[in-house]
Amino acid sequence: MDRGGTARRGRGPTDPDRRDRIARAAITVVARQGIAGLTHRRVAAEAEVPLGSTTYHFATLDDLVAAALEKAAERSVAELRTWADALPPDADLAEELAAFVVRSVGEKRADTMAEYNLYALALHRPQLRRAAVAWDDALADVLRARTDPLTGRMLGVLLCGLLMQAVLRDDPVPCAEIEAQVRRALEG
Amino acid sequence: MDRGGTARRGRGPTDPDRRDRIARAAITVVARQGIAGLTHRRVAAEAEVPLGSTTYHFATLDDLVAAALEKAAERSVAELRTWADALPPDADLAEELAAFVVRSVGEKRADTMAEYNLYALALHRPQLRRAAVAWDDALADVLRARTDPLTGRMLGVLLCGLLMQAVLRDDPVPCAEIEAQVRRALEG
DNA sequence: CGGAAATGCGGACAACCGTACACATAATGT
DNA sequence: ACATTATGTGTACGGTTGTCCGCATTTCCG
Repeated sequence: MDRGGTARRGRGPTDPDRRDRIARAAITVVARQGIAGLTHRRVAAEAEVPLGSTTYHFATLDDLVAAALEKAAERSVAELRTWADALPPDADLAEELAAFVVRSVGEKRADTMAEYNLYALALHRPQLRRAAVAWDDALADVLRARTDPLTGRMLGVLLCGLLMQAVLRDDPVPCAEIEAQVRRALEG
Repeated sequence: MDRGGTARRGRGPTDPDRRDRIARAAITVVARQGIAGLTHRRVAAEAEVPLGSTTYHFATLDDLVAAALEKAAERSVAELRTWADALPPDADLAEELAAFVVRSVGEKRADTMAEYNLYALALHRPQLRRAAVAWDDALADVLRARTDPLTGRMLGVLLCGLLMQAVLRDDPVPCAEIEAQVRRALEG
């Protein structure tokens, strides 16, 4: 009767996080195939659920990308918050933030790419704008907590540009360069 | 026999800028419908050429988006260069650059949105990466001419983030905020 | 002038996609 | 215990798309 390796009861009306799993699968699909590859069928395959299941939880494809965007934003903000919380009070912010960027473009490159793919989708979908703007604001807010409002917003903007430009370069941007830019943004 | 208002001979193997016209039409389509709306058929309609014509000049759709991205980058760089050339030598760079941003998200909003849509496409298409990186470098180069290498690159990054975040907000970002951020990037 | 090459044109086809629907099954409330 | 509801599943359909192909027309060049 059981199906996966784990003891998840799996089928029937009990699979409480199925909706979430589908949304996460959508992010994975975007990370691997890009926006063009985001289809009900591929997400269903990635999440290991039948096609009908994705159309049940997300009536339209727009609903699905909206959920994916929100979840990606949530993840991204959580990551930055974790970084901020783990920061010793006397840390060199420029250095640490540069390290954060390097990590986002290095090990976490796939995630970052997926995030910006979804983010860019909001350009032409009014229903997604709200989530995208909230994303920006949340990042700025985390950064503001360590500095001041203007600096927080500026760091958010700079982070956006840095990640975007760095993630689509094949050869890595030197860490010192990033640190220098961040430092200048910090020296108000 | 003639067709448009101008004296272009129009049909037959003579329509020298048809390829360009199709590429420009592609940008227009993206500006209006977003990436999802970029299809051979819609571009053909926008360019007022038959479907077969787009598939002749751009065998695959990837070729078409590549051409569109390159043309968009070319346009964007040309615009910044024009701005730079028209700048009086004693101008306040922060103020002028802020005005440039405001214009890009104001009157030119549609163009800017199309540009970032195409730019983001490069995230998952290796063939487009080169063009996107060249775009970034060209912008940084124009800005460097007025400052120094590091500042030029930083302004390029900041511009990218500013435009991106501002263009998907419904209510405009205050010009003073933009100017303040640019000014801080300039004060090395 | 005449053939070769380039360009333009319309139609066709196979593949894929979003969505809807009908039915099955487990949970829930009374 | 049973009816109602929420969730899961398979399948089908209409529409759109990318791409290809055959043929027409114009230019080019010797």
